[in-house]
Amino acid sequence: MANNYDITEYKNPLFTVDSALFTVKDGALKVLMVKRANEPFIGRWGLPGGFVDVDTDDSVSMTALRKIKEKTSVAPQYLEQLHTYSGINRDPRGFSITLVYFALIAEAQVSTHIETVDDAKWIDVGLVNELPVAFDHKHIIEQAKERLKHKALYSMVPVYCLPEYFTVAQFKSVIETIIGKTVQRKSIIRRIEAADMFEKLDEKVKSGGRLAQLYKVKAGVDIVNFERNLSV
Amino acid sequence: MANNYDITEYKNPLFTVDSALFTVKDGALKVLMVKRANEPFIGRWGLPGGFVDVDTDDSVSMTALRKIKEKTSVAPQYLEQLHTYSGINRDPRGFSITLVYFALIAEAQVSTHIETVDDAKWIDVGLVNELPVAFDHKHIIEQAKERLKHKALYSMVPVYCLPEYFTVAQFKSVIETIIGKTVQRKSIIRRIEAADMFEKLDEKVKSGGRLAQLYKVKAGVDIVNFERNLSV
DNA sequence: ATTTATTGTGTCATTAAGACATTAACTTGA
DNA sequence: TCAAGTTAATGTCTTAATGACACAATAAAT
Repeated sequence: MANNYDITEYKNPLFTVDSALFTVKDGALKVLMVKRANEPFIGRWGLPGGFVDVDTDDSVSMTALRKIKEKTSVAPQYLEQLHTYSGINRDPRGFSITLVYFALIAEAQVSTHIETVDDAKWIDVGLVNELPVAFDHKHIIEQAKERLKHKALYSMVPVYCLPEYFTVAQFKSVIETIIGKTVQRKSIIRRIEAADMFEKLDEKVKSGGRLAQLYKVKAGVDIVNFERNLSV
Repeated sequence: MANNYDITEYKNPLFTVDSALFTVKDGALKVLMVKRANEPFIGRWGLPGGFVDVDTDDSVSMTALRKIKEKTSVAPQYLEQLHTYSGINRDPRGFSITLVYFALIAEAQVSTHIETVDDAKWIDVGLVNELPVAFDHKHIIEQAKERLKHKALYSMVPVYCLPEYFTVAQFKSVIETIIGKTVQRKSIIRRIEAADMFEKLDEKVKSGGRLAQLYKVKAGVDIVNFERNLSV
């Protein structure tokens, strides 16, 4: 910390909190983007976010949650810090700092809400390049996507793109969509059992063949990380 | 980003950049701490850091580097973002945000400089609890240490605690100090070869027995991450 | 009943790490 | 000089988790 602090001595940089909220929908990885209603970059698409409100936000994660809820009406199932981006050139108003969160949600939780507004949309991560995007958010989305890909190889985080009850096939499909490769169904099953963070329901669902076992995340468990990656 | 930005509308939170700079010295993991010369927490020990100077710092990583150089006279060999800590209670001056960097350096690079000043010291991470520490820096150091431990299991980052030329035994020793367990010498050698980020020198050094091969990091290479962790 | 699709299980192969024996090269001291 | 001790480097067998894939179980469709 500073040894000679005088508030008037420093030009305070702009500090904002943004979120890269992902889901898997229609077999594709999507990121939530909002159409900017104000300068700078009015009319362009960017990540949901904004300024910290020190009167209501206990910490910056609450800022992220608050801004996500404004656009989706619900809290995401998973939220972690991604990275802080800063510089003199990324915002025309001057030196700016953005702390970006990385978040996941099940598409079903927000689909109806998103469909009723026209300033927030799920954008296929492969099509972000074809949009007019604000700030350095293209670059940020790219890095967030890479983080998600890596996490899918050694952790169970992709489960947070799934509804409360899910099957092995659904889990496998979400992982494959995220990493862009096929994985062995057997590997998913082994990890589900080894992680000890899921429970089998007494219920099964139709699948076109044999009935599929339903799983859910056990209450109160943390994400399990494995000692090695799935091969790619 | 905010849809209705008005600079006067927001109380700007305090934003600082701190660094947890580690090294391995005398067989123990050490973190650089500085004695605070100003309020708040004057006289207590904290991480090196301070406010962004938007006139000189191109980005917040430059703030971290600048503050580290002020205390050590040199730039660290490794620097990455750790986490951002924030809240209404962590600084008596009000809502504050600290972006913390995680850094590594070879002890030999800074030993003479550190020994000549008395406001900066290498503190054994096991003894941080016995010092009067400012802010939430105890907690931050704990998390930074955990990050380093994890990274040591799947990456070659501990090499940045070593001098330019080093032996397998030195590398092994640094890793063992960081993770607090012994590892197989063979495992280190296998990873050195597989990583393809080191080169053997034509030189060997005395070791008490057979001469030891010297290695150095190849110019311009990035840190290699492995697909699986060393077992603990 | 037969075919087809999907789920779930069994098992062998592959890969990278752990364990540890063996060989190599250097130092020290009788 | 040579044997004993020390550390470095290599060889190789074991272990653990994943990949690959065959096969069995179960439901729907015809």
